[in-house]
Amino acid sequence: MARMTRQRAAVAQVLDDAADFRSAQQLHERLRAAGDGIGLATVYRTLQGLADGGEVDVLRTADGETVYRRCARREHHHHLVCRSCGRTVEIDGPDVEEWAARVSAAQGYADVEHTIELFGTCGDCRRADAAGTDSTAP
Amino acid sequence: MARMTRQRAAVAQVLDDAADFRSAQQLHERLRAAGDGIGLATVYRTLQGLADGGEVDVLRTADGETVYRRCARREHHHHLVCRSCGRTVEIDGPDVEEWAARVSAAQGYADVEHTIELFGTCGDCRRADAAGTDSTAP
DNA sequence: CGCCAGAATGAGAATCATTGTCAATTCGGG
DNA sequence: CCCGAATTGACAATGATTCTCATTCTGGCG
Ligand SMILES: [Zn+2]
Ligand SMILES: [Zn+2]
Ligand SMILES: [Zn+2]
Ligand SMILES: [Zn+2]
Repeated sequence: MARMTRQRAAVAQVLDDAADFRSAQQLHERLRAAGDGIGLATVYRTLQGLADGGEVDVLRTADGETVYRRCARREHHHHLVCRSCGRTVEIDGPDVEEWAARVSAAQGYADVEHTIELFGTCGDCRRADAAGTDSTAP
Repeated sequence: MARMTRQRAAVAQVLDDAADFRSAQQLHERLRAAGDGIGLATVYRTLQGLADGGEVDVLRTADGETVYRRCARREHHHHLVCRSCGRTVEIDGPDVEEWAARVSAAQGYADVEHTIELFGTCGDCRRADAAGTDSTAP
């Protein structure tokens, strides 16, 4: 079980090439564009497998799309994502982990997992915006 | 604009009655069961309106459903939710807020919002589980 | 009170990401 | 090389949410 097929290798490859979170459909498009014949269902299945194995990180965008990313570290961490261009930074917070554990225990909850993601506007996008809407421009 | 209609009052009412996060469809069922004739689309629209106005909190469950809850406090806070029975506790963490702001600034991101939710198993559900699967039972 | 413009409603169609189906294809151990 | 099990993919199906638009209300005004 768990064979290595042309399709799985291709999905792993586009994931490695992409710096930021991408949806299954975006990855599918790229694969088709790159000439790799691959079915959309296969992309979904492969991504789920990778996610289950902790090979990729998953998160849901504001508009309900599920996006995937191959992160540099496999250890537990979180993300700071630009809501405009998608630029993603991996972050951690020992204090936050500790806080989550503490408050969970205090309330008598066990097996607690947490979802912590930050969404903002990165420096580049902010500058671009300022230039575009700057009324002092010629 | 923003009229008070029978339907909106009804939605506000079921929200007040419900202690935990509920989906639009669950709320719709309850309303129909209670005899309030109301369309599903109206429930969705009303909930969105309430969410936009900060009257209710919204979050997305693991299986992709959007759920709503009228929380006790309108100020910013987070939730600790039992993934089995839905029991919800409102929590806050000044340290976490500070951490989010600090790391965002450090990375040059602005207008940063965060999603922080904890999911676990509450004490009652844990006890119930233990009783049910206890091999020492008669 | 009664009227009316515009807001709101609701039944059903439409959207759209994701999942299921199942026959045909492809790995890979022996 | 060979066969069975794993995998693939075109397409249908699902299911939550949104859209449409004709009809029904709400609330302010005369
Ligand atoms: Zn950006
Ligand atoms: Zn964490
Ligand atoms: Zn519980
Ligand atoms: Zn917060």
